[in-house]
Amino acid sequence: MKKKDTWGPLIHTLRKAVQKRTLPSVSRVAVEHPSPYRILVSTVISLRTKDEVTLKAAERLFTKAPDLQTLAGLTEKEILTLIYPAGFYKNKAKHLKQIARILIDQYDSRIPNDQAALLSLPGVGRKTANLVLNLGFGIPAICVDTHVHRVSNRIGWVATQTPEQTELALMKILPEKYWIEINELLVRFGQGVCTPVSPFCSRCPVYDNCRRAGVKKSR
DNA sequence: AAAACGGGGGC
DNA sequence: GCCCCAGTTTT
Repeated sequence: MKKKDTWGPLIHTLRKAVQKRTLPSVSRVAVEHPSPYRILVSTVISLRTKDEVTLKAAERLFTKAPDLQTLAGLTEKEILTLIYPAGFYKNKAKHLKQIARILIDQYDSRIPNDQAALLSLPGVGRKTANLVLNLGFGIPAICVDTHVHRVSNRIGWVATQTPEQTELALMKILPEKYWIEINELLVRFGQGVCTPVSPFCSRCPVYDNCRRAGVKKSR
Protein backbone atom coordinates (compact mmCIF):
# COMPACT_ATOMS: atom_id res chain seq x y z
CA MET A 1 0.00 0.00 0.00
CA LYS A 2 1.51 3.26 -1.12
CA LYS A 3 1.04 6.64 0.50
CA LYS A 4 -0.31 9.34 -1.71
CA ASP A 5 2.39 11.49 -3.30
CA THR A 6 1.86 15.06 -2.15
CA TRP A 7 5.14 16.20 -3.69
CA GLY A 8 3.90 16.27 -7.26
CA PRO A 9 1.31 19.02 -6.74
CA LEU A 10 3.65 20.99 -4.48
CA ILE A 11 6.43 20.90 -7.07
CA HIS A 12 3.96 21.90 -9.75
CA THR A 13 2.95 24.91 -7.63
CA LEU A 14 6.57 25.97 -7.19
CA ARG A 15 7.21 25.55 -10.88
CA LYS A 16 4.41 27.95 -11.71
CA ALA A 17 5.95 30.55 -9.38
CA VAL A 18 9.25 30.48 -11.28
CA GLN A 19 7.86 29.95 -14.76
CA LYS A 20 9.22 33.12 -16.26
CA ARG A 21 12.79 32.86 -14.99
CA THR A 22 15.52 31.84 -17.40
CA LEU A 23 17.49 28.67 -16.80
CA PRO A 24 20.73 28.79 -14.77
CA SER A 25 23.87 28.82 -16.89
CA VAL A 26 24.81 25.17 -16.56
CA SER A 27 21.29 24.06 -17.39
CA ARG A 28 21.40 26.22 -20.50
CA VAL A 29 24.65 24.57 -21.53
CA ALA A 30 22.99 21.23 -20.87
CA VAL A 31 20.06 22.10 -23.10
CA GLU A 32 22.16 23.37 -25.97
CA HIS A 33 25.07 20.93 -25.74
CA PRO A 34 24.12 17.93 -23.60
CA SER A 35 27.59 16.45 -23.23
CA PRO A 36 29.17 15.41 -19.93
CA TYR A 37 32.35 17.29 -20.88
CA ARG A 38 30.51 20.58 -21.31
CA ILE A 39 28.45 20.07 -18.18
CA LEU A 40 31.54 19.36 -16.10
CA VAL A 41 33.58 22.28 -17.45
CA SER A 42 30.76 24.82 -17.24
CA THR A 43 29.89 23.66 -13.73
CA VAL A 44 33.46 24.15 -12.55
CA ILE A 45 33.43 27.63 -14.08
CA SER A 46 30.06 28.44 -12.48
CA LEU A 47 31.42 28.17 -8.93
CA ARG A 48 30.45 31.37 -7.08
CA THR A 49 30.02 33.15 -10.40
CA LYS A 50 27.03 34.86 -11.98
CA ASP A 51 25.19 33.08 -14.77
CA GLU A 52 25.97 35.51 -17.57
CA VAL A 53 29.67 35.58 -16.75
CA THR A 54 29.72 31.78 -16.56
CA LEU A 55 28.01 31.44 -19.91
CA LYS A 56 30.39 33.76 -21.75
CA ALA A 57 33.46 32.22 -20.14
CA ALA A 58 32.29 28.71 -21.00
CA GLU A 59 31.52 29.63 -24.59
CA ARG A 60 34.95 31.19 -25.06
CA LEU A 61 36.65 28.15 -23.60
CA PHE A 62 34.59 25.70 -25.68
CA THR A 63 35.54 27.38 -28.95
CA LYS A 64 39.22 26.83 -28.13
CA ALA A 65 38.80 23.56 -26.25
CA PRO A 66 35.81 21.54 -27.46
CA ASP A 67 37.03 18.35 -25.78
CA LEU A 68 39.38 16.99 -23.11
CA GLN A 69 42.37 16.63 -25.44
CA THR A 70 42.34 20.23 -26.61
CA LEU A 71 41.72 21.41 -23.04
CA ALA A 72 44.75 19.49 -21.81
CA GLY A 73 46.75 21.06 -24.64
CA LEU A 74 46.12 24.63 -23.47
CA THR A 75 48.41 26.25 -20.95
CA GLU A 76 47.05 27.26 -17.59
CA LYS A 77 47.49 30.89 -18.60
CA GLU A 78 45.55 30.40 -21.83
CA ILE A 79 42.66 28.84 -19.94
CA LEU A 80 42.83 31.65 -17.41
CA THR A 81 42.56 34.27 -20.14
CA LEU A 82 39.62 32.51 -21.76
CA ILE A 83 37.53 32.19 -18.59
CA TYR A 84 38.34 35.63 -17.15
CA PRO A 85 36.59 37.36 -15.43
CA ALA A 86 34.83 34.42 -13.81
CA GLY A 87 35.49 34.43 -10.07
CA PHE A 88 38.39 32.36 -8.72
CA TYR A 89 39.69 32.17 -12.29
CA LYS A 90 43.25 31.29 -11.26
CA ASN A 91 42.11 28.26 -9.27
CA LYS A 92 39.63 27.24 -11.92
CA ALA A 93 42.22 27.39 -14.71
CA LYS A 94 44.58 25.23 -12.69
CA HIS A 95 41.84 22.77 -11.79
CA LEU A 96 40.48 22.50 -15.34
CA LYS A 97 43.90 21.64 -16.72
CA GLN A 98 44.49 19.11 -13.94
CA ILE A 99 41.06 17.58 -14.53
CA ALA A 100 41.73 17.17 -18.26
CA ARG A 101 45.09 15.52 -17.54
CA ILE A 102 43.68 13.14 -14.93
CA LEU A 103 40.69 12.09 -17.03
CA ILE A 104 42.86 11.42 -20.09
CA ASP A 105 45.47 9.47 -18.13
CA GLN A 106 43.31 7.57 -15.68
CA TYR A 107 39.77 7.47 -17.07
CA ASP A 108 40.27 6.63 -20.75
CA SER A 109 39.56 10.25 -21.74
CA ARG A 110 36.00 10.02 -20.47
CA ILE A 111 33.96 11.87 -17.87
CA PRO A 112 33.28 9.32 -15.11
CA ASN A 113 29.65 8.69 -14.26
CA ASP A 114 30.14 7.79 -10.63
CA GLN A 115 30.21 10.18 -7.72
CA ALA A 116 33.39 8.99 -6.00
CA ALA A 117 35.46 9.41 -9.16
CA LEU A 118 34.08 12.89 -9.78
CA LEU A 119 34.68 13.92 -6.17
CA SER A 120 38.33 12.91 -6.46
CA LEU A 121 38.90 15.58 -9.13
CA PRO A 122 40.39 18.92 -8.04
CA GLY A 123 37.81 21.69 -7.70
CA VAL A 124 34.92 19.23 -7.74
CA GLY A 125 32.78 18.98 -4.60
CA ARG A 126 29.40 17.42 -3.91
CA LYS A 127 27.39 20.05 -5.71
CA THR A 128 29.47 19.90 -8.88
CA ALA A 129 29.68 16.11 -8.88
CA ASN A 130 25.95 15.69 -8.42
CA LEU A 131 25.14 18.25 -11.09
CA VAL A 132 27.32 16.38 -13.58
CA LEU A 133 25.54 13.15 -12.66
CA ASN A 134 22.14 14.80 -13.13
CA LEU A 135 22.61 16.88 -16.25
CA GLY A 136 25.41 14.89 -17.84
CA PHE A 137 24.17 11.35 -17.24
CA GLY A 138 20.57 11.58 -16.01
CA ILE A 139 21.51 9.91 -12.73
CA PRO A 140 19.39 10.98 -9.71
CA ALA A 141 21.31 13.02 -7.13
CA ILE A 142 20.48 16.09 -5.11
CA CYS A 143 22.96 18.91 -5.49
CA VAL A 144 22.82 21.53 -2.80
CA ASP A 145 24.05 25.02 -3.45
CA THR A 146 23.36 28.15 -1.39
CA HIS A 147 19.88 28.53 -2.90
CA VAL A 148 18.78 24.95 -2.30
CA HIS A 149 20.16 25.05 1.24
CA ARG A 150 18.49 28.35 2.12
CA VAL A 151 15.13 27.66 0.48
CA SER A 152 14.78 24.11 1.80
CA ASN A 153 15.29 25.36 5.32
CA ARG A 154 13.12 28.47 5.01
CA ILE A 155 10.07 26.72 3.65
CA GLY A 156 10.32 23.98 6.24
CA TRP A 157 11.33 20.96 4.19
CA VAL A 158 14.45 20.38 6.30
CA ALA A 159 16.15 21.81 9.40
CA THR A 160 19.87 21.57 8.73
CA GLN A 161 23.13 23.42 9.26
CA THR A 162 25.33 22.32 6.36
CA PRO A 163 24.70 21.66 2.65
CA GLU A 164 25.62 18.00 3.07
CA GLN A 165 23.04 17.60 5.83
CA THR A 166 20.51 19.22 3.51
CA GLU A 167 21.40 16.79 0.75
CA LEU A 168 20.88 13.78 3.02
CA ALA A 169 17.66 15.17 4.50
CA LEU A 170 16.18 15.87 1.08
CA MET A 171 17.08 12.38 -0.09
CA LYS A 172 15.08 11.00 2.83
CA ILE A 173 11.89 12.98 2.30
CA LEU A 174 11.83 13.34 -1.50
CA PRO A 175 10.97 10.43 -3.81
CA GLU A 176 13.91 9.70 -6.09
CA LYS A 177 11.99 10.55 -9.23
CA TYR A 178 12.06 14.21 -8.19
CA TRP A 179 15.78 14.42 -7.39
CA ILE A 180 16.86 15.73 -10.76
CA GLU A 181 14.25 18.40 -11.32
CA ILE A 182 14.28 19.67 -7.73
CA ASN A 183 17.79 21.07 -8.14
CA GLU A 184 16.99 23.48 -10.91
CA LEU A 185 13.55 24.24 -9.50
CA LEU A 186 14.82 25.32 -6.06
CA VAL A 187 17.67 27.31 -7.58
CA ARG A 188 15.28 29.22 -9.81
CA PHE A 189 12.87 29.71 -6.92
CA GLY A 190 15.77 30.96 -4.79
CA GLN A 191 16.96 33.32 -7.50
CA GLY A 192 13.59 34.75 -8.42
CA VAL A 193 11.29 34.52 -5.38
CA CYS A 194 12.95 33.31 -2.18
CA THR A 195 15.99 35.57 -2.49
CA PRO A 196 18.53 35.82 0.36
CA VAL A 197 17.74 39.13 2.10
CA SER A 198 14.56 40.64 0.67
CA PRO A 199 12.47 37.79 -0.72
CA PHE A 200 9.34 38.36 -2.80
CA CYS A 201 6.99 36.86 -0.20
CA SER A 202 3.99 38.27 -2.05
CA ARG A 203 4.72 35.81 -4.86
CA CYS A 204 5.40 32.83 -2.61
CA PRO A 205 2.98 29.89 -2.86
CA VAL A 206 4.31 28.25 0.33
CA TYR A 207 4.41 31.30 2.58
CA ASP A 208 2.39 29.64 5.37
CA ASN A 209 5.16 27.12 6.09
CA CYS A 210 7.97 29.65 5.95
CA ARG A 211 10.35 30.16 8.86
CA ARG A 212 11.53 33.41 7.32
CA ALA A 213 15.09 32.59 8.34
CA GLY A 214 17.48 35.43 7.54
CA VAL A 215 14.71 37.58 6.09
CA LYS A 216 15.31 41.27 6.73
CA LYS A 217 12.40 42.66 4.79
CA SER A 218 10.05 41.13 2.30
CA ARG A 219 8.59 42.39 -0.96
C1' DA B 1 33.85 25.50 12.23
C1' DA B 2 35.93 29.32 9.98
C1' DA B 3 38.84 31.57 6.66
C1' DA B 4 40.56 32.08 2.00
C1' DC B 5 39.89 32.43 -2.71
C1' DG B 6 38.09 36.90 -6.21
C1' DG B 7 36.32 39.97 -9.93
C1' DG B 8 32.00 42.02 -11.49
C1' DG B 9 27.33 43.57 -11.14
C1' DG B 10 23.11 45.17 -8.48
C1' DC B 11 21.31 48.44 -5.57
C1' DG C 1 30.33 51.13 -0.37
C1' DC C 2 28.24 46.78 0.67
C1' DC C 3 26.23 42.37 -0.61
C1' DC C 4 25.90 38.51 -3.53
C1' DC C 5 27.23 34.95 -6.93
C1' DA C 6 24.21 26.76 -9.25
C1' DG C 7 31.34 26.22 -3.72
C1' DT C 8 35.74 24.01 -2.74
C1' DT C 9 39.85 23.73 -0.27
C1' DT C 10 42.73 24.66 3.48
C1' DT C 11 43.59 25.79 8.23
